[in-house]
Amino acid sequence: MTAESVAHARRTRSRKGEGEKLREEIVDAAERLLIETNDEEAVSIRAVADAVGVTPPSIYLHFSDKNELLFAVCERHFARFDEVIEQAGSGADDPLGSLLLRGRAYVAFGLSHPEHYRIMFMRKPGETPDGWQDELLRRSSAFDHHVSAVTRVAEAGIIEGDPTVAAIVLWAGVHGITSLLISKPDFPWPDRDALIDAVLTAGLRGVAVPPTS
Amino acid sequence: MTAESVAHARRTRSRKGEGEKLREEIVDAAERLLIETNDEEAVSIRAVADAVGVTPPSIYLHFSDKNELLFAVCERHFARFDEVIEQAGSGADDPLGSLLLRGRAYVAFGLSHPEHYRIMFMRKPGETPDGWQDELLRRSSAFDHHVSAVTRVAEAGIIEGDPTVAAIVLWAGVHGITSLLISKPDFPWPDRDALIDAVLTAGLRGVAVPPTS
DNA sequence: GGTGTTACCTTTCCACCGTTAACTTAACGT
DNA sequence: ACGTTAAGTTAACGGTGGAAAGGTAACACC
Repeated sequence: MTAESVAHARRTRSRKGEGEKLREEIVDAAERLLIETNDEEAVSIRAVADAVGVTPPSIYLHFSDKNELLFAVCERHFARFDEVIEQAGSGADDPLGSLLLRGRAYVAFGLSHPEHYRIMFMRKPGETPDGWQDELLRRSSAFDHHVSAVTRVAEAGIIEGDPTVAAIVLWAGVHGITSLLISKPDFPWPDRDALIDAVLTAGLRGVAVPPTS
Repeated sequence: MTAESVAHARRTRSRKGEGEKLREEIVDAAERLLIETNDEEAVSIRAVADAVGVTPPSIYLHFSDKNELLFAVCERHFARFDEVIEQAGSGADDPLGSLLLRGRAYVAFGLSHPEHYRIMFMRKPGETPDGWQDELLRRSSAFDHHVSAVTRVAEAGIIEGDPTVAAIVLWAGVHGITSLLISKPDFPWPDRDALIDAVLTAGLRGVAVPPTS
């Protein structure tokens, strides 16, 4: 009799076979909430339920717990993450330049969706639902795409050693700077873009073939 | 009348001037809990209070909120972090070798105290108490020590560009691999030690002076 | 067109959390 | 002995994720 009536219209019940509709609406609402608030904590079961116009327990008809919901949101995001990077990488003809562009896109995308990035890459393993642990990285083929991009550089004879290891080394660098900038925004960083580029070029030079000496 | 009686003896009240005693006991208990459970969530105000033998609100006589308590715990840890790295760095005569040892020590320390590392470096900025944001990095002089170590290498003519930027680039690498290994322990990583070394050597080579070309 | 079945959703509840306000109790100076 | 004050407690608020059990609307069928 108070605010509830004013708030969100109570959703009309789905038809018999269309139970999955609610699932999508839930993910949509959760994604919206996550983007708007940029705060994982604000995406509570109750808040999502309210945004959808449904009661909290209904969410558990489609997700076994809160983490599954959050990762369902991030699954979409991860697919876009992959797309964005792939597309950025196509902006250069040479494999090395492509890899550089990919790195820049990675950091930029992470920084522009920090809360998503945090959930995807900075979470406790225990809070990751079963099967999502590395599945998130494999299901979307983002990691494979990255290894491929590095392998293309290796095939040009520019990289020494195992391309997979080189790929992870580069990943560590971009993830490192991305997560640090997200977690410590008030740290007295030098110029952001220059710093990111320094990380990228250092990474590439680090895995490249050593000088003839 | 159930488990409470069995549990922890109710602490004897402190003398008049010794209110600070409780503060230490609280930090001790919180630290113990954090280490034993390796789960930040398990370090609840109530759990800490119970471990100390005191009621939850008493904690607020010494810490304005939960985060301040957690960061008080990590302040100690951070000091040890710095010590361990400094000591590791003294194990080599040449600046470059010293830096490598420092990096190895960083990753090893982070991996052996993952929950501390998470709180110190992987948290939301909003969850960091006022004045701790970069204060944690500055109060302990860990960051300065790192920059100094890099500067020593730079003075040997091995590093090009701003030593501070180079230091951050190296930090990004070690932090990247540390946090990834913490967050995604089930990912099919290649051999851990080899990977860590690959990151370290790549980082060093990345910030080193380029070949004469 | 009533009737049973089943998918969809709600009501109600629990145990826990961080935090605050108001109160008690023990130690001290006088 | 007494007032003051530091050091705690009791009780409560509003929030959380989650489980158990019940209601209700949509459909298939006779």
